[in-house]
Amino acid sequence: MARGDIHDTAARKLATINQRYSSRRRRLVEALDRADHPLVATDIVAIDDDLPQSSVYRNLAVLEAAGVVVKVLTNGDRAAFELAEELKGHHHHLVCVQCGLVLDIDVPNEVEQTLDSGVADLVSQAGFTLVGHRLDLLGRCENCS
Amino acid sequence: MARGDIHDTAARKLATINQRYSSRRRRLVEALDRADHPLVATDIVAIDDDLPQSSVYRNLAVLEAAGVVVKVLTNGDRAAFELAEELKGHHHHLVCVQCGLVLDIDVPNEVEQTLDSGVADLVSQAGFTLVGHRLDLLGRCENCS
DNA sequence: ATGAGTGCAAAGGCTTTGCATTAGG
DNA sequence: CCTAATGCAAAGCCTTTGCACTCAT
Repeated sequence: MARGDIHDTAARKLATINQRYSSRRRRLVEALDRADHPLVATDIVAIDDDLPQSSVYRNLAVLEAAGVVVKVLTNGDRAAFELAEELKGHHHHLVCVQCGLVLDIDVPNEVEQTLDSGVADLVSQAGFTLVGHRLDLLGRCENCS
Repeated sequence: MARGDIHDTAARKLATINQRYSSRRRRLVEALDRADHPLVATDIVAIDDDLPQSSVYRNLAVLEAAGVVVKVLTNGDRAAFELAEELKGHHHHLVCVQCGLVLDIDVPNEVEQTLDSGVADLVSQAGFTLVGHRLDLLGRCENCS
């Protein structure tokens, strides 16, 4: 997705729940867009000194409710966030099970398709409507091998 | 895996890091084994009145370090745990994106295999040694549809 | 003007820890 | 006996909130 469209999409998604795309929210989206891995609240405070903690936490919650960002699982105890698929594109994570390092990674379309079509029946049998999937590849990074 | 083996495996994994399989730890493993979905610390305290909070948190951490249990991502803010693959078997989660309901689910072997073989090259190119994967199917449950 | 958004500081709540006690080998 | 494990209560730390102020419409 083109850089400019990210902000248009964020603004549109926020508007859906009657929220504005304020300067603080734009700064959060920009920080997340620049990173190539999920960030925790304190990361963002460290990156952008002009964003108070309360603003980061409060707006991250708003952005999550609007579907602009999503929470991801990390090894640590703090919640990490990244831009939602619609803004960042579909991708997965390569996680080091030892040190917790997380990298964004794309997998072949063939794998994505096999995955979605291979589980469709199971999901509907369970009474669920499939929305998407979340795949983390677990391994040991170069430093931890 | 047979029920009895779960405890043998847990004891062995704990021994690896010089920890005993105490009565409290066994009770935690039993509580997680009975559940068909991940549990948060307070769930366990509620289930087993004789386990003090500090014991639950402290031993969950020990069991995680020993690889007996793993932390999973939930919609909420509290950490949820389940038995590790070696004890519970390989499986995935079907997660309701709206209410946070999590169900354990098995996917066809064909899907598992396509997945692992399809990403092997990518992972090694990134300098990682593949250990496994974590797949969550996202959807909307019957009640939330 | 009027409600949304923001900052600061204080409160909240899940989780972790210090310390004395108990239990397992 | 001796160290690991446990309980209780207090402390920690990430996150959330109350309240007054500012900004956008």
